[in-house]
Amino acid sequence: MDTDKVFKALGDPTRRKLLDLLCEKNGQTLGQLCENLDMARQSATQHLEILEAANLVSTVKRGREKLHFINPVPLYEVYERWVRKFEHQRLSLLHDLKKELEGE
Amino acid sequence: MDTDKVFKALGDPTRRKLLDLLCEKNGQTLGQLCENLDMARQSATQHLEILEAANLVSTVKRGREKLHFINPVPLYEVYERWVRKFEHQRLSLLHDLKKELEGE
DNA sequence: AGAATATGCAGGTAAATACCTGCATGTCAA
DNA sequence: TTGACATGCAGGTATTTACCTGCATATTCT
Repeated sequence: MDTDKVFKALGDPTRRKLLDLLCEKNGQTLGQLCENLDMARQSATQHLEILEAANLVSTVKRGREKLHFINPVPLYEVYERWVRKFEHQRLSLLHDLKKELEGE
Repeated sequence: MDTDKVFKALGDPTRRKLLDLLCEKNGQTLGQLCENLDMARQSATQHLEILEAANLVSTVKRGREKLHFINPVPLYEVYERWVRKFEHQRLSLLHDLKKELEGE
């Protein structure tokens, strides 16, 4: 997994909305997704390309249409490998802060 | 929580490294963090400001030093409110794909 | 075949971003 | 108090990014 591509892809609100839309209904065409976006089709295409490069979206051509499918695996991996390790810190934060203010 | 600020903050490798550094040792000064970064101090300061604006880092001044503390709560909230809802999709992805290819 | 439809390709621009340098301020310690 | 040290402030620049328009290609339907 390319962690940087995944985080960068998630760093844009339009792309997060696209994932939301695909979560509601998987396998939508470019045109369907554009109807919910308030921007030119080309802009949406570029966002979808970034999501695809991050492996967050997979596509299949069916005739003249292009179907988009969400792939939540990278999201799960981000959580597993990256978010979880910070969780244990949560409880000790106030303790660390207190210790530091007291001059350690 | 400002979801956009959190995701944007996480979208840069330098800022993720800063969080990693703070995860290893909480409460580091600006100078300490800079030693691990290979960029000018000012650049690191700007990254830390972004992390602070996203509430991923809190700071305390101690004399002439500025101590930085990681705050993993936003990360946990991102997972809870945003990543989890995609998890159930994981298992049904192949099924949806198959259905679509068969013309639904 | 010809028209309508869905998407791809090729630039072009304005704003955001990630860097930097130079100087100022505040704090500690001899 | 004065020199060393840690950080803050104010721009300046080059790259990246997010958008656009115009035209081309491929597929479907009549």
